[in-house]
This record gives sequence, C-alpha cells and structure tokens, in this order.
Amino acid sequence: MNKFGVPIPTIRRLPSYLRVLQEAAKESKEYISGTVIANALQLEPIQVRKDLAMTGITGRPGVGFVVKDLILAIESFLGWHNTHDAIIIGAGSLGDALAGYEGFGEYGLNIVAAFDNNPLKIGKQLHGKTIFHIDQMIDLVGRMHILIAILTVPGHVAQDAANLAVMAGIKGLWNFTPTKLEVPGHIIVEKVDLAASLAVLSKKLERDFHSL
Amino acid sequence: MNKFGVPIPTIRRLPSYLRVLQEAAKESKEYISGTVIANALQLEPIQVRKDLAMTGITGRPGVGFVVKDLILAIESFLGWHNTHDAIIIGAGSLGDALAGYEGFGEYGLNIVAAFDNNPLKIGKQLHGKTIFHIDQMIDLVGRMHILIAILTVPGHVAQDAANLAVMAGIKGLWNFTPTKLEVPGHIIVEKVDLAASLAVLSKKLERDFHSL
DNA sequence: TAGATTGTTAATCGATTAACAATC
DNA sequence: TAGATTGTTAATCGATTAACAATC
Repeated sequence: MNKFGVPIPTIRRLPSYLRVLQEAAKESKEYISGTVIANALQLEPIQVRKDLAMTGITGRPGVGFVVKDLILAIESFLGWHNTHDAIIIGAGSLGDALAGYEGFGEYGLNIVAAFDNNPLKIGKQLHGKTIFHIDQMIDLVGRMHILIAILTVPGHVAQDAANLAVMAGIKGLWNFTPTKLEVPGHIIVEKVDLAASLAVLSKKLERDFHSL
Repeated sequence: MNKFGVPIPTIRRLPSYLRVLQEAAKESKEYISGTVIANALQLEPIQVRKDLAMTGITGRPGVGFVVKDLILAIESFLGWHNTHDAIIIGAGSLGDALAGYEGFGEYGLNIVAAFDNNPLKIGKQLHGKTIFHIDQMIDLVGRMHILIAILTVPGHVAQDAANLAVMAGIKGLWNFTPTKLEVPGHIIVEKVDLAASLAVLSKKLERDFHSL
C-alpha cells in the first residue's frame, strides 16, 4: 500500500463505477454485482471487488451490492457527498468549457466564480459565473472559504496564478496548464496532463502503424 | 514489461522531460544530466535515466546527454518528429479551447478541421479551423487520410460520434467526454478522464482536511 | 441443492528504487 | 586523480490477478 492508504488507480476507477451505478439506479435495479460492473467497463471482476472493498462497503455473496448503498459509499469515500466550492482562474475558452460542464455537480464540485486579469472580461459571465479581477481573489476566496482553484490560464502565467491562489488560501489546485507548478508542501496539485495523454495515444498508434 | 514494450508511466513522463530539455536548449546548454532533469521535475534521477534509456539514447558517463540529441530521441520515440493531422469533433467551448492550444505543434499534432451537427456553426471558424457538418466527415477524413479525432461532443452523443469517426477511417480517438466508448479492437482510445482526476484531488484534500 | 458472488489469502506481475562497476 | 554520471543487474515495492472457502 502507498503512504496514502488507497492505490491511486483505485481512486481513479471509482468514478467510472459511479456512472455504471447511476445508470443501474435509473433502471431501478436494487442489486448489482461486481461482475456486472466489470463487464460494463471491460475490467476484471476481481479488480472491481477489490476496489469496492476499499470504500468500506460489503456486499452479499451470491447477490451483489445494494446499488443505492454503493453509490453513497463511493461518493462518501471520494468526498463527493457534500459539494465543494471552487473557482476558475483564467476565463478563456478552456475555463468557459469547464464552467459549463454540468457533470461537475455529480462530482461534488460547485464553481462559484471565475477570475481573469483582462479588464474587458471583468463583470461579464462565464456560463453564469461572474468574472472577477484577480485582485479580488484574496478577498473573495478568504470570505467564502474556497478550497479548490481550477487553473486554466496560459502556461507562462500559471505559476503566478498558482502563487496568488495559495496566498488566497486555496488548498487544492486542479492544473489544466502545461506548467509544472512549485507549491508549498501542504498544497495539493492535481494536473490534467494533456501532453502525457497525447504521448500515450501517439505511441500506441505508432506501434500499430509503423508508418505513422 | 507490459505487452506494449514500454511502461505507460514512462511514456507519460517523457513529455515533461521534453519541456525541461527545450528550456535547456533555449539557454544554449549543450549537455544535461539525468540528475538535473530529475531535480527540475522532482523525480528520482534513476527513474529519469531508466525512462531515457527506453528511447534508445545513450549518454556520456560523468557528463550527461547531448540536449539536442535527447530532444530528437524523445520526439522520435513518441512519434512527434513529424506531425499528424487531426480533426476535432464537437465545436463547443472545449473544442474551441483545444483548437486554440498552440502547444500542440510541439506535440506533433496538427488540427486541420472541426465538425459539428449544429447548422448555425457550419462554415464558421474555430480558432482558424473551418467547422464542417459531420456528414462531410467520411469524405474529408478519407481524402486527407486523417488518423486522429479529438472528441469534444456532449457525453450522450459521444458513442455516435465515435462510431462515425471509425467509419470515416479514424484510428485513434482522443476522448474528452465522460463516456466509456465501445470501439473495434484495432482502434486506439485515449481518454482524458476528468472525473478520475478530480477524484484524486478530492481524496487527497479529504485526507488533509477531514472536515472537507 | 445448484449457481452465483463475495471477501480473504496467496501468487504473480510490473514498475520503481538501490547498488555499483565502468566511464568520462 | 577526484568527482560526477551513466547503464546494468538485483532488490524492493505496490498493484493486479488467481484460487478458494464462506455465504446467499
């Protein structure tokens, strides 16, 4: 086990289970087995069972898991049972895309405001969220006790934006920029690494089509 | 070793090395050691050396690697030495963000066109790329021998869009939707899984702030 | 009872890390 | 020569997978 208590790959798979479960709930299914979840996601049943066990839930042999309980167990395990407020830093098209992403509600994420340094954008809306000037970040984040910032600024100002967010009291940075951020030890950074993702795609394609 | 020949984590780290190397090249540094790269990225030197070895390059003991050679070795290894044309399916704000992402040039990715089914968008531009109707996809992809499609449609039409892309001859799908895609065995799918990423962030935050 | 599934314990697999001789 | 670094071989670590008794 890692120092963290739960394998990171397990944490990453849990949301996909949630999606299957919500589908099952919609179809009014009371029980679901690890096997059924595994088939839906092309995983091994044993892996699903091991992952689910990490959330603390226990199933009924021969039957499976209570769908509703399992949903609650996963949401609670991930900290998605009550929503967390977040801000978007960078009101460009990526910020706009994320501000407009309805799915975040299910993930316990509530975007309350956006910030930018472009005077032309201040006061405008990003999918219904007001865009503030970054100078107001410290005040607003402090008063609202916001813990999460979504970084969608250009890469060359990402570090500055991160510094500002940390000064404002942000504890978690969801980093959509290509920049590797330097932050104090107690700050959590989760990077959505497009270059890494594209590298995997490229390499797999290359293997299949040596001409590529 | 996996069936694939190279550890996926290694492939994912290589682009970050590239960034450090391009910085070093900009500063006209001729050599760089694995140790220096490791420090810049907060990794272990041995891991960097192991990763670099996978690209086939060999360094000089006591000195390091030739920066220019190393850049070429990584780019070539990832298939980024010559660009691949790609299309964007879904001309929403996420598609717009990706179409406008200048960084892709470095990653060997060239976005040539966008597709949408909204008549109001057809003929317009997405960051300089013309938006075509999805009915034209088969013709255009076929004639231009495009291998990669970037999926930025709403989740509920992602499978349809993927089917269409596959019919058109696309070999690799870069999936930005929350939908798990079902595709023929020879099609590569790389998913940018926001829910998985957010789950990791949430869980790490929860560990640090049990109140959260 | 027969069939399905869970959850535990053990085995395997793959990636990371350590140790160190060889080299510049 | 002394110090730094590579690249190889071995050890460790962590995650996945297998096997199977217990349960419904």
